[in-house]
Amino acid sequence: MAGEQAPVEDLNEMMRVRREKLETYRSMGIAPFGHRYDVTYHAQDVRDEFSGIEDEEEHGNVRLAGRLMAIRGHGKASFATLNDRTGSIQVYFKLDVLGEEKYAQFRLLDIGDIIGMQGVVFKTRRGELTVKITDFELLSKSLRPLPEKFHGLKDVEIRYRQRYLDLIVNPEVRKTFEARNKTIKAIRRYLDAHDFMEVATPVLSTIAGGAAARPFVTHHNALDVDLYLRIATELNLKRLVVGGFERVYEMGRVFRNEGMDVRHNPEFTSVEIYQAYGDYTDLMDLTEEIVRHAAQQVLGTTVINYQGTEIDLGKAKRISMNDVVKEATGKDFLSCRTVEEARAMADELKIPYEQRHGIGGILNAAFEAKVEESLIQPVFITGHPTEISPLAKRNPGDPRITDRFEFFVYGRELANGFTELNDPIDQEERFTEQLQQREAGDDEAHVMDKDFITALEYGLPPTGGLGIGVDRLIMFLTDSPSIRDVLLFPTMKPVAE
RNA sequence: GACUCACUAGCUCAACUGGCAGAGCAACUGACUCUUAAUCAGUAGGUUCACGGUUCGAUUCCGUGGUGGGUCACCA
Repeated sequence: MAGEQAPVEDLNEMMRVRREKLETYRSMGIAPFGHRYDVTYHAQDVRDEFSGIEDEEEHGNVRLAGRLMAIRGHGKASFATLNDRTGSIQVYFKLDVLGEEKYAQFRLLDIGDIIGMQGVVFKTRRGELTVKITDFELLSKSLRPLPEKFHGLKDVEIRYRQRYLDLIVNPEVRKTFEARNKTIKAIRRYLDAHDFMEVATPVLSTIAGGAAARPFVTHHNALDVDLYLRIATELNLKRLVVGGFERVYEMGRVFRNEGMDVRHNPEFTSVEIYQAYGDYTDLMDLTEEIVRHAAQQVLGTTVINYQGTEIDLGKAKRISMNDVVKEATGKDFLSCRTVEEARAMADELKIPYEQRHGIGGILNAAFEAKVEESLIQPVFITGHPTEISPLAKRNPGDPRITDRFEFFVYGRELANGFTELNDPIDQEERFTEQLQQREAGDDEAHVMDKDFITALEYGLPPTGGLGIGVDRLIMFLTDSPSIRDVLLFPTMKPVAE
């Protein structure tokens, strides 16, 4: 489709015309692909500085550069719209001002061309702040027609595959990615201000641990070994806490070889944070503060409207998984003494479970089936079963559950954290259990990481850890229905040749 | 992976139970020195996603494939 090199004779009418104009410029001695241009003002600068001017008096002398988005011709005078990174501004080309030769050059311009121009600022009779152009320069000829100005570009396939077009013609898309940038900056600034050190750990490794997920596999030729793309940053970050970096975080891409839908992309951005001498309650506080801070920085409020539902990110309830399941179903799974009892409860509620599930696994299945999607307002679910939490420390009062939380908003997991398991003997047993799960057919069970055990044997201080799904947070802050709307280049199947 | 919906001009969309594929914007020609979805007159632009089938005739019906959206499954 668009994007491939087409021989000139195959081009459609509009592209042929543009190439002809390009040759016309060349024959006039004008390079259709120019060089640097000294920009002194952006569209927004003009608005900021001159919006107070009255009448049609001319003010200032400004040099702007950007893309021509519309041309409204009137014979010997024409208005046009120029877009730059700050927005758009109306510009005015006038034969009297530019002279015959320059005005003729203007008439060869197309929508989409990139122009440098200088002029004076005035207000039209209708009150529109406008730059009267005294001179201009073609900086880049655009050889393809842009999508329509009024309806924009709607075809989601083209929007994702050719994001540059989406960004040119759909201003709200630019806003979304500006909000993404603000969110990421807000998270960084908050953590930096609280003495967390940002680190970078390997994306490529021989063991993909720290989460339950299938990894992508690749091969290193020189070493002749298979390497995995990381599925989490967890284990390396905890190694760094062992090493004495008491507060570390990493914001970066992780990769999971799984299905795709509105909430999942094969590569996504997480931020994982570890705080020595803290526990999961500290990390719940931190989660709230980070989310609140990001919302304030991006939106100026913690109250969002997501897909028509008002949600206050500023306050979250806290309730244990077993209690919330009990509220929803009347069943107290943790009162079960045997798996058989738990299975009977699940059967009664018509909740499906696997044979390999213990009481904890069945409790989790009940939570997912009966509770999860109803958690619209922010809530921390705590006390996850040890069985499904192989890296979390056991609750001192009940070894069947852990000191863990998941943060839910709009029925979706936004963050996950716990008091880190720092007992190497318990950790080794948990990994061994995971291996058994793997042998029992769960190909997403955690893998054994012996060096991680070794690190724990040297001593990991009591530590709280947290992971936030950054893309999902941005979805909430930008009211985006799909994760693809907050990824500049979402994963797409290639177009068949 | 399963189900389902969609794919028509550069873009946004029409085309009844199968009967010559159309509009707006964009483009081109002309008019127009304050328009802003500028306006007015005219012109051109199509492998209707691809391949096969049914039919006198297929954008329309059937099959296979492709890509995309949604739901589910899987999964954080």
